[in-house]
Amino acid sequence: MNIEQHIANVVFHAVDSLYGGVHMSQIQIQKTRKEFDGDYTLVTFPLLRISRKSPEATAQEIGERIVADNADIEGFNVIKGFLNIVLGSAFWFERFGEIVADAHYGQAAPTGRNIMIEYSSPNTNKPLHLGHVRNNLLGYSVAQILKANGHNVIKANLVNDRGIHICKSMVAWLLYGNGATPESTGKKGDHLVGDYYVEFDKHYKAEIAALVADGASEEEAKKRAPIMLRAQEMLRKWEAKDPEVYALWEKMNGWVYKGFDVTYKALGVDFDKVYYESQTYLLGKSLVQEGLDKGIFFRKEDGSVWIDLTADGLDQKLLLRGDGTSVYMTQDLGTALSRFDENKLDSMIYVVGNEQNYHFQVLKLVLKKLGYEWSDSIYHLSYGMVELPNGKMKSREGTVVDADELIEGMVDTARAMSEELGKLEGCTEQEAAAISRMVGLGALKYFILKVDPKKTMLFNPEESIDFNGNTGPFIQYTHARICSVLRKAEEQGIEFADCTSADECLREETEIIKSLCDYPNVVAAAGENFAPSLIANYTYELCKLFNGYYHDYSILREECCATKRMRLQLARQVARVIASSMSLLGIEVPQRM
RNA sequence: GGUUCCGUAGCUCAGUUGGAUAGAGCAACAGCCUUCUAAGCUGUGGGUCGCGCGUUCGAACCGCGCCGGAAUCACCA
Repeated sequence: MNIEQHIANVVFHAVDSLYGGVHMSQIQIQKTRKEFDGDYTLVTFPLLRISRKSPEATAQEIGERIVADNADIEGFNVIKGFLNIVLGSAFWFERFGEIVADAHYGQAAPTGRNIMIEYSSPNTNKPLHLGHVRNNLLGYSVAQILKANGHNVIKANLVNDRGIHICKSMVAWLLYGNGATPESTGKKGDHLVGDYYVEFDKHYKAEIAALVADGASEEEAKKRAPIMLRAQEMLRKWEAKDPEVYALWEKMNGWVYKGFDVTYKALGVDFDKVYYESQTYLLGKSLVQEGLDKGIFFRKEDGSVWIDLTADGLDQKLLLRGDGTSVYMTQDLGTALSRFDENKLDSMIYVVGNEQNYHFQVLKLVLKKLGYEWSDSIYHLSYGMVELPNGKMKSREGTVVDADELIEGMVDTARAMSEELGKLEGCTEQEAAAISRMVGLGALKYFILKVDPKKTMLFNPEESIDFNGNTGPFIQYTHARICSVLRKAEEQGIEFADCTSADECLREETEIIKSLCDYPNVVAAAGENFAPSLIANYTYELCKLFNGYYHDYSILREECCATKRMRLQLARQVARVIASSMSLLGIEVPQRM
């Protein structure tokens, strides 16, 4: 039912009957560029060897043939080696009728494929920052896109709740916290715990400096600093399940989870499964044995287990320490295996920053060598850092952009801007707050999701994120204006539910319909490439198209009743697609703004 | 040094997998609100697609080599 595919078939048959011996791969159909007349374009160059004619003559011949054989095709024109095919407006309005009748337009049929996507995966020693925001938005959006492609999606969060970094916060809290709690301080739990992580670092640095002043080397001082020794001792106690340490660990993690929940909710992301490393970190040891038995891994004199990947252009990689304890890779191998088994997964996607590219390269390779073919269906959705104008975010230098502050800042800016523009007149406080939140978050999410995940992106906190031009609010605004028109139509009692055609139509209208027809293709492409940016760009184009139309032609003041109804239908369908596509980015669209 | 990735307008980014004269937004300038919301619309200026060679009818896109930048190469996670 793909139109481009349909055209390709039509052309294929024409070319085959004219010249014979064609392969489908030689039929190159693309959308006609807007500076030319037509809907789809055939590139004739690949066909010249078969036609044995000039590009122009070939195009002419094929054009004549397809027009003669197909009622859908109204005409054609030839420019250089390009055959521009013109479909009649009747054709497009027929498609429009189909779209309107489809209540779930953009939702693909179920595929039965199970896909797990892991994202967020925070450490529990500090609050979420801008980098996490990019991760969360990407993960959630890709999950939405995969669902729209008909897959069963399991959103997973693997919380890194154990390790030396958590112990650092715990030690500092014991030493300097005076029993402070989120309740006693009025602080969000994750921020409170994060404060003690910073506190630890401060004292650690001071102790190192003192030891160095006493004549110790830097290296030595780092090892001997008392506060670090305490943290390490605490980690040992934790692993021995010391009741006191465990209770403190559970208490402080509990604070953090409460804080994270608030941030997740504000961002509008959620999870189907939450895994905790404290429960999974021992997985994978049996795999190590399996690898040893198969002779894929080897053991060094000290008992540690390794794999040699030098033949694959990588290094030797540690899989198990000499004392038998596991490392990151060990548990990731084990976790992957148990997830594939338990959930009957067809694919597993990890949304993890590009600093772990190497890790995932190794992970896939090791699983492959162990004979797990599903290793190929693991995809590392790698994304670049978010940088500030003066470089990377560094928590120690206090240059991190905190997620909660960022979100509230965006909402406040949206509120101020809305008020300045007088957009909130007549709104209740509740409505005003809801709109500001939608718009502020829409700006933030769109800003992040419209760029290619691979690229490191720049965020300038000084200049707040734009609300004009290629932005989330621009798209939300287009939606709100359409809603406004539809409300007025309803007030006037205009019925247009069954109306999908008119006697006459404008070029702009078929252009909009063409764009609407493209939506499922864009959803499919976004799913194949795990690329929310495709959705963002598509929606922006659709909005620009509609805004131009809206500006030049009135819907409600149109005199011809049939045309008016068709325009209302068209506007409503644009709004539906906007709402649908924005939901794939996790962006809500307001009825007014 | 090895591996992976990035380099497109002053700035932030697109570029539909090799097609036609490389596009948006921001910033600058000039216009458009007694007419469905001006967070909008229209126009002007702005480019050696990092550089070079190659592949072919055709390259921002593919290959090779440079230049510049990022990440990583832990018995951390």
